[in-house]
Amino acid sequence: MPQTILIVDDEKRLVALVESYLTQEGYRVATAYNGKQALTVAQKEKPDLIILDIMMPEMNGYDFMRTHRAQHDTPIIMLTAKVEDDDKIIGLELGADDYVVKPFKPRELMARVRNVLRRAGKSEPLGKILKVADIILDRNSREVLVGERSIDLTPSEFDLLAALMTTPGRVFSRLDLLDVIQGVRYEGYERTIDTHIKNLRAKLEEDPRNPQHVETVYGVGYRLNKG
Amino acid sequence: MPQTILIVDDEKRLVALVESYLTQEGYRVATAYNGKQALTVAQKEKPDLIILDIMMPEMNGYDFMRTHRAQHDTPIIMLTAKVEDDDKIIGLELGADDYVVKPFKPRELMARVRNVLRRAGKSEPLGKILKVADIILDRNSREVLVGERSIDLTPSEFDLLAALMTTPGRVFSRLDLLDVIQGVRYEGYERTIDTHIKNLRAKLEEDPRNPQHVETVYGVGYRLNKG
DNA sequence: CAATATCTTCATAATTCCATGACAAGATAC
DNA sequence: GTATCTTGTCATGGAATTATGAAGATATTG
Repeated sequence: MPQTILIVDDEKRLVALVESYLTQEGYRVATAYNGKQALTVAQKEKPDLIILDIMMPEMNGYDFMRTHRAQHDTPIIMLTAKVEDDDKIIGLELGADDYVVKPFKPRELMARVRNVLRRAGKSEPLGKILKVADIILDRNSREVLVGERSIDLTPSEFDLLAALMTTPGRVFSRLDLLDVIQGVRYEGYERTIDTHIKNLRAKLEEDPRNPQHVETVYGVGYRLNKG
Repeated sequence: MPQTILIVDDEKRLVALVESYLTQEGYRVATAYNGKQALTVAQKEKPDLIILDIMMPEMNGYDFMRTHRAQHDTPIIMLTAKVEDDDKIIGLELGADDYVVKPFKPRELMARVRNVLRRAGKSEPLGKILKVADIILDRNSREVLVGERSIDLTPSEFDLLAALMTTPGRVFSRLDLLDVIQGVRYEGYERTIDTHIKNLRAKLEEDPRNPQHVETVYGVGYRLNKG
């Protein structure tokens, strides 16, 4: 039975991104957009872990945590804005198990989720091994095989490829992909993706000038060929 | 048949952690969250050893021990909060076989468990011998061979290597590894791992500047090469 | 208690990676 | 074919991460 994780944040775009990541990793996901709603959802879903934003309308993260903790000992990871170290201290004193500073890269949050769940003694779902065409990507060992050949990717390249491989054939816009490697934020230069794609192709493709795996969809973005 | 160890503590997270360690070492584990519950479980499971917290709701550790000892002579290791030496004295007078002060490192508790079981004349489970590439690590004698050469590791280095060897190829984050050598604590400094890795490499690798066994995975952590 | 070994932390050097912008090359629409 | 928009490529400064050495703190041993 998959473990359930509750995400509580008023930024829906962020919730959606995190949800898709957690789902990919094999968790069941519940969502709430403020503390009050979160109490209801937590009651019903009995999550194994809660990812909690501090700043929220209606009822903020601290209030939620106090109330929730009165009756449960669900592990909590706090999302804090990048200000001072104060939040860290307050958060941990209040009983959070870990915290992540916004904006965060999805990969970082995933690492903390695994860590907290493992510490809490919950069995960790083994990250899936993705296979598309002759590409094999192992999220645990972070190894990538193309045919017989093992290739060495940087963190951004790995994350991009992993994202593309979760839904081969689907077109990802540059903004989609930017979220993947930089986290959800409102600046960010779309062209950065082009460069990463170029570097990824250089390592992945037989003939980088004629990419067989990572295709360009003119005017839209990139997609991975199902093969 | 594996030996059974009963853990009694109201901190569920701690119980889970210790359980995972004991399981890993090959013991069977039973758990209880207060003294009253522990009596029932002990009755049914006939544990070979009991790890017992003193401060607990419902029925505390002292009361449990008095009651239990009236009918059994199961060895007991006490968990005491870090206060005075009083607990130690009281605990040992009451018949505990050993005690560990919280917060403790998992490795320390494991050592005491082995010790107490050995003293009690119970045979110790054979720690596995791990082999990866040309590295052989013996958990019983705590010896490590690299090819023909025997190397001398500090406790932390040994534990790190052992952890890496349990799943060669997998990337361990610094937080993962920090748990291994420090147990669960929040103040741990991730960079400490870098230093241990450096020292480990100095002993393990032919050319520490070009590590063949312990690889760095940029932005993520370290992994042991299956090779 | 002293001596020794180990662990943690810190400062700094070395390395790797990333974002950006400029320009070239390619695609599309007309 | 040309104008225009989009994508590919490359170089570079700077950001982020890791390696290393040393010193102080802590633990262990005799």
